[in-house]
Amino acid sequence: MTNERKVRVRFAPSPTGPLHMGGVRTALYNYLFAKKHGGDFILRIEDTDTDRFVPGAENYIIDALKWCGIEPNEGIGFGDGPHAPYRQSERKEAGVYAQYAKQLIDSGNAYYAFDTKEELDEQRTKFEAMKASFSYNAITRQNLKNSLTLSEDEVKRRIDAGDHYVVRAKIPRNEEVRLNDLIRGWVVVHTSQLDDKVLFKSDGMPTYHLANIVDDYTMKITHVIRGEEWLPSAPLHVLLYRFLGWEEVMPQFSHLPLLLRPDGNGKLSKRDGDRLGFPVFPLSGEMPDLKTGIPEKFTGYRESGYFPEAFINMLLLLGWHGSGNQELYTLDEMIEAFSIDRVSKSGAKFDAEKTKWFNQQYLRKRTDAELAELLSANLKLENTPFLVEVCRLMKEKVFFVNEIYEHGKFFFEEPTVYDEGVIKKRWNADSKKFIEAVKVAFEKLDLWTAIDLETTFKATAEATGTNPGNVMQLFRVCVSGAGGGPVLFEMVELLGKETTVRRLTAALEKLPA
RNA sequence: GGCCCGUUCGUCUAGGGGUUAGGACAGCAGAUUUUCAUUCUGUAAACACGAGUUCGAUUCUCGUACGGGCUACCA
Repeated sequence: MTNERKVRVRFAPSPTGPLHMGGVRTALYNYLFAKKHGGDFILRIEDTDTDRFVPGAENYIIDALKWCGIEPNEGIGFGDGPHAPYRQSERKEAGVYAQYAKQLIDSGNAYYAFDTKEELDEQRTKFEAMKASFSYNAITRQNLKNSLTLSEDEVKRRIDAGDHYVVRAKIPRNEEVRLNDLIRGWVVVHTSQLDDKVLFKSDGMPTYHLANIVDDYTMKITHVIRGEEWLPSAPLHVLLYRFLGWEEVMPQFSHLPLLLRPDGNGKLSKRDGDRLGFPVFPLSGEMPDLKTGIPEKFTGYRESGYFPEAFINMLLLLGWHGSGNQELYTLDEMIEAFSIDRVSKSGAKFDAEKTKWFNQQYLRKRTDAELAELLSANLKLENTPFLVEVCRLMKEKVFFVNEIYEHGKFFFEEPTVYDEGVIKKRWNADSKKFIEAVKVAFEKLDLWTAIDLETTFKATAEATGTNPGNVMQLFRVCVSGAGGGPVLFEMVELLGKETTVRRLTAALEKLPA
């Protein structure tokens, strides 16, 4: 029985461009499913379309999975396993597919077709004129050039003469194909809705449909977890398993809902990221565009400052949810909690805001020292105890590691501009006098701790008859230039006496009375 | 157009024949930090519509609407 076999799943992307976050989610679900059931997760590269091959795409896929911590047990880039090669172009070279195409033809489930692209286009326009759409199927194939209509001799002659031909599946005329999708339940399609899909192209390459079935069979795949865009062709795949006599070991199908764009309609695409200002890809990079061949840059989550844990946690919850209210999962917790039947059926609109929130959650889990180390590596800053302290004060205020520096620049540089809104609202002869008084009081201070600073600050306020609430933010601006920031007196303590006094002097000089 | 899949707060979703329909993000309002970008509390916000089954339907069935996918010698 199939359920006694060791669970084996695969992620099988095509190297046609950078791996999109939806693809990463598919890989993640496959990975989680495999680990949950003590099975294997395989990476297979489906590069049967030589025209759409994009150099660098394969490495990108590998790097992206590594960054996410989604590591296959077998496959390209992760040490080949017992079923090598894992690249379909190489499997074709090894003759993996031809024998099965032959088997299908011999058993009467496939046939040679000699129609040229032009002839088929002609058919399409002809049908269109009659407000119908052309489909190469049980009806139309009787009037087209194939081994079903041509004589045996003619077929042989054409093949021997080197005529271009394809192999097409011979879809039965009047049957119901059913498949039990683990996410959607029974899906029933009538064969009259299917067409005689090309299994082998005239360039000698198998198409996705054949390669996919053959590889899943030979690689002993037990569960196919892939995007919803494959659901319409799943019945064809079921038929192929049957034709090949592999029904017993046919994998169980699960078709994942798509990732949708945050606004408007349609599935999430590269353009949406550019337009709406969030990454659609895990890693930044540059790759030639599929159509134009012109190199195009794209940004990734990694370079945008996201932790891989936050990225995959966000992806996990875009289409899957546990039975409780838990939202933050470690990888181990994901594996433990994951189950395919809790994947939702409907497409999920991507939410960039929530993604930021996830990153914030993971940032807060890091220690001050860890953050300092990341920050110093990212921005080539010297990792000092001072930097660790800055991280301690800033971590509650930011979403991204680099923001610790960006929003806390005043820890490292003298302010050059002062928050205009605050100055406009608070700066006047009285408040200026107060800042002067604070400066004098602070200069006299021996103990420079947050508590002493606060006490002194308040005492000064009282002495000058000032409401502390009215001048605190002003004081902050004088010291840092910014209207917001970490807890005020801890910030001043960290800045130190010399710096603080110097900055107060500078502010007093620069700001108009 | 045809076929397939789907539809719970703005978004991601929990739930499920009888519930005050729960959580999170984003809103909004208060508190607190005598400042603020943290935190806390509160609040508003949803079962697409119409039939049917039923004592009762958001939950089951059917239809409609809407959304999505597919409809290549692409995957």
